[in-house]
Amino acid sequence: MPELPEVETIRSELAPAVTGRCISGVTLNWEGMVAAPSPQEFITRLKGQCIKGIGRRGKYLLFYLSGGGLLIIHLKMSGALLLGRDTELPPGYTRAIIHLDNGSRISFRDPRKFGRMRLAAEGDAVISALGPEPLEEGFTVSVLKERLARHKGPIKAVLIDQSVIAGIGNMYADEALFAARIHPLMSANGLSDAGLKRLHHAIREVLVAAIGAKGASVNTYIRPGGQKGSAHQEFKVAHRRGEKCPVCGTPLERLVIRGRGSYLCPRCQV
DNA sequence: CCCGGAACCTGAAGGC
DNA sequence: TGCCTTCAGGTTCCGG
Repeated sequence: MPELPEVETIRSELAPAVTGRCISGVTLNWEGMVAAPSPQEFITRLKGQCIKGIGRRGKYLLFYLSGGGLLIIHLKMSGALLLGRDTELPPGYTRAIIHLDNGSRISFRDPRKFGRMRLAAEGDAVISALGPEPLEEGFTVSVLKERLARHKGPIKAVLIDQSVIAGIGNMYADEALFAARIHPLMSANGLSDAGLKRLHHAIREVLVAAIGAKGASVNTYIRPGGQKGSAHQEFKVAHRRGEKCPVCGTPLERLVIRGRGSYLCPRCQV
């Protein structure tokens, strides 16, 4: 499940291989991967454009194109972008291929077909609607407090709302709440100042550690070179069904909050 | 306007 | 053993 650390890892590993390269063609094995414009126009407009660089906003990858526009890619749950040569057999479940002028290619592999590509202009509305980047300097404790103050729902649900903070998904929300010793059902606007401070620190700590470990390969996530990340090995609660709390030994609990599995220690998190 | 749930998909895991 | 059901989750859409 690519969240901020996984998408950032993909961005940093893909960028050196494709920056400055030009797109010689696009293959669509499943047209549903293109959200806009029409599949045919998508191919026509991309062909011949060069990649000036790759950015990231939340869980979105932003390819800056020489024509001034953006290629926006979201990997959703099972997507991966793999680097290869045009002479090789593309990996299984490859839904789209971006061919580059040096004979290499980016294969968009996505077993579940949730991922999407889209051409957009700078200042795109979807990207603009995202909340602040949690790892940027401007994301202070008071910004977190102000963002959460508008929501009275469970903190777990609010943390994964991309319009509140960008980039946090199910796994890292569970990890951050555990590190901050906050129960996921606690009302978002009911946190104490001490709790807000712990949560702010925990969000950054958890995300930075996961980027350092090149992301978490709990499912289908793999890096552009095909390697896995190791962040999941450091998870304290996420996806650890039936295990014990690493701090107090209490069996971990799993709740369903807003339809999402949520792991917690019922003793440490109050 | 805000909140919550369904839909989109398919592989994996669980149940009988 | 094997088939059928359920689960997993990011985002968008829709109904209350």
